[in-house]
Amino acid sequence: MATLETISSVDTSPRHPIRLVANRTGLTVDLIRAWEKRYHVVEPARSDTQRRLYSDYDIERLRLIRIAKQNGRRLVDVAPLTLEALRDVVSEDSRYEVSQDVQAEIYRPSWTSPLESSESADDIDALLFSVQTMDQHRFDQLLQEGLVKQSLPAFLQTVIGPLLAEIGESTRLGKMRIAHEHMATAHLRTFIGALRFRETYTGNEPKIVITTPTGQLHELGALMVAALVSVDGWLPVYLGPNTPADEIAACAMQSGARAVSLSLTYPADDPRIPTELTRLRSQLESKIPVFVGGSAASHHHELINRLGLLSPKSLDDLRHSLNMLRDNRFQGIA
Amino acid sequence: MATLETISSVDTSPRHPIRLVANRTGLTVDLIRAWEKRYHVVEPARSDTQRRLYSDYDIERLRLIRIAKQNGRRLVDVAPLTLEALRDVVSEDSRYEVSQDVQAEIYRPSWTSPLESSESADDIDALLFSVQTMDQHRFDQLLQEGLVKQSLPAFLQTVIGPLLAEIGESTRLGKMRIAHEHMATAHLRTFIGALRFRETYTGNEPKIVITTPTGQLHELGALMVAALVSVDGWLPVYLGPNTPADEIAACAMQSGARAVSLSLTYPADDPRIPTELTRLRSQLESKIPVFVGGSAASHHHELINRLGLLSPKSLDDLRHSLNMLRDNRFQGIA
DNA sequence: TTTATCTGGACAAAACTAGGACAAACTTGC
DNA sequence: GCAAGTTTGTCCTAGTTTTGTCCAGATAAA
Repeated sequence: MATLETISSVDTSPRHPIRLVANRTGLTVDLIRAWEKRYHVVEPARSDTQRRLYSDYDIERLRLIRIAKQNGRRLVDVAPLTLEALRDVVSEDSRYEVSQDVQAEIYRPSWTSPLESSESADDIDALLFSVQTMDQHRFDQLLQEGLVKQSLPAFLQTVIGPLLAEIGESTRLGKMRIAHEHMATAHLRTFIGALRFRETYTGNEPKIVITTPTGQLHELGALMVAALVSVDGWLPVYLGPNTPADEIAACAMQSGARAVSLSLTYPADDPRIPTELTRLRSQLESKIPVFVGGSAASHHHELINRLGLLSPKSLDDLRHSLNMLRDNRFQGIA
Repeated sequence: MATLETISSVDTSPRHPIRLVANRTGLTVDLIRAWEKRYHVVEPARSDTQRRLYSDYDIERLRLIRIAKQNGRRLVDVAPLTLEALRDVVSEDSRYEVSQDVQAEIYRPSWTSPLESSESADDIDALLFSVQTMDQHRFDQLLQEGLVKQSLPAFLQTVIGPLLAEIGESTRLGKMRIAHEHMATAHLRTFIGALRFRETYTGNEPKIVITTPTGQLHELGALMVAALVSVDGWLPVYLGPNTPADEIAACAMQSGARAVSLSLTYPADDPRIPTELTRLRSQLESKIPVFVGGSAASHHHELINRLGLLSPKSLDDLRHSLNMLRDNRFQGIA
């Protein structure tokens, strides 16, 4: 059975009082009630004394509806939409949006990411097949569909990550041509790049510089990190691949970033990596943590420890550390 | 003839309120109504309370009419045209848009109010400023706004091209940091990549393989070509940068492409270029033309001639040749 | 007690509609 | 080259719909 939970991946258990919902969405308490009264925008559960109790799902819907309204949508039109439909609408609008003054807000996206499904394997197979037949249109279509089925973090971890690994492996073994790998990589670059949830931009987000060091030409890992952290209320300062240490440090200073994240994939044993990492650490204020991830990070385990860099074990681990840092509860231990 | 297929590729079901249409097209609400009142430019459906409800089809028409107006067309003339006719008109005009700044007095009487060259220059300055202040949000916003003002081909040639050149130059002279260049490049990669989603797909388009050869790591030129040709009804098979000649050839065969386009920028004198171009030409059926463009193409003028490759002088030149090829009127001379 | 939330309704601001006025820019005729 | 006519963007008024805010009295929570 396709329950709401499995589809939406946003918690539907009711817990939050209306005040908290107002704070997180930037709406007023009155307005939330008015919307409910007039259009049944959300129908929260009630406590045994009639207090409204909202779920994360409700909050996410309200957040999106607020954005849709800013984009010129009418409440009548968006009120009955499901969370997924709303995401589509908002994402479509933001692609065309010219400019709209976004005022300062004080909410945080609060979705959590469960993950499940053995059907991810099917999805990956289908994607691989479309790559091998060079069916770009199908490839893009499958990516879009996959994203609707789960939350972005879950999608990146259960589909995109494994897909990249599989394509890399297939190419290495000669089962797939380099041309196929190139096509898939180029499309994924476009797809993940377009994921940035710009609509949540308030100007108050803590910033994080994301890139790969000199010699590392593969940017998809870094780009995934950028898409991921923007979900948690960070503003990625994304520099693409192959950035010298001096430049990373300078950029972090100028932008006032609170953290730096590097992605290492290939070549794993590039001799420039130790030099670059050392330079970066020495030029950066010590209170700014440097996260080093990617498949090649483990090759530099000792160096990373010696320099006091952080090496999260998974994307979830990274998100967790960043959430702590954002809320000033960061201990510096990974 | 405007067949059902071509029309139906844009959704005609009415759902967008006028405010959203104004946001997307860059027109004012008043103006949209005035156009309707005077020339029935669009006749949107109405809600049961008389609110206008526009379809995607309507929006696309308004967007095109706005561009046509900017190119000097009169509203009276373009108002009754179908979507297809409008596309033709705009596509036709965009060929002259670029040069008309210089020759405005000669070719066009004073009744044109095209984009002044100074306006494009202002746009570029604003973009450069946002890069130097590392204001990513502003950068994206300016790109979006710029695209609404003119057609895609004109935008690529009057804004994106010069912007890239300016950024490259500034970085070389030390006026701008490498980090700034990286940020701008990464965002442009995302922006241009996302442009292709706007196009419609029928499955009948002729294909063209687009990439850069081994050693050429800069993909923006190639990506611009991909965005550009999709406007003219080609389906780009985009492989990203740095693709070996063997792979390009294999890809062209498997996908059944009718043409190949390469972009050369930096390094201009890479010794691998002659080898790669020669290999590519020899492995490819001779009826498949290979276009070589980009700022470094001129360094290999002699080689290109010797191998029988084509070197269009501008993006317009390339478009023209491809249109000929698509319509089977191609002579093989450039 | 004090503060927060509930319901139902009132009220006002904002957005939209129709019709028309007007000035600036452009075109045409002389 | 000037005057008369057209085209076109913007603005105004007045009436309607949609939307945001506020209030009063009651109940619950801290």
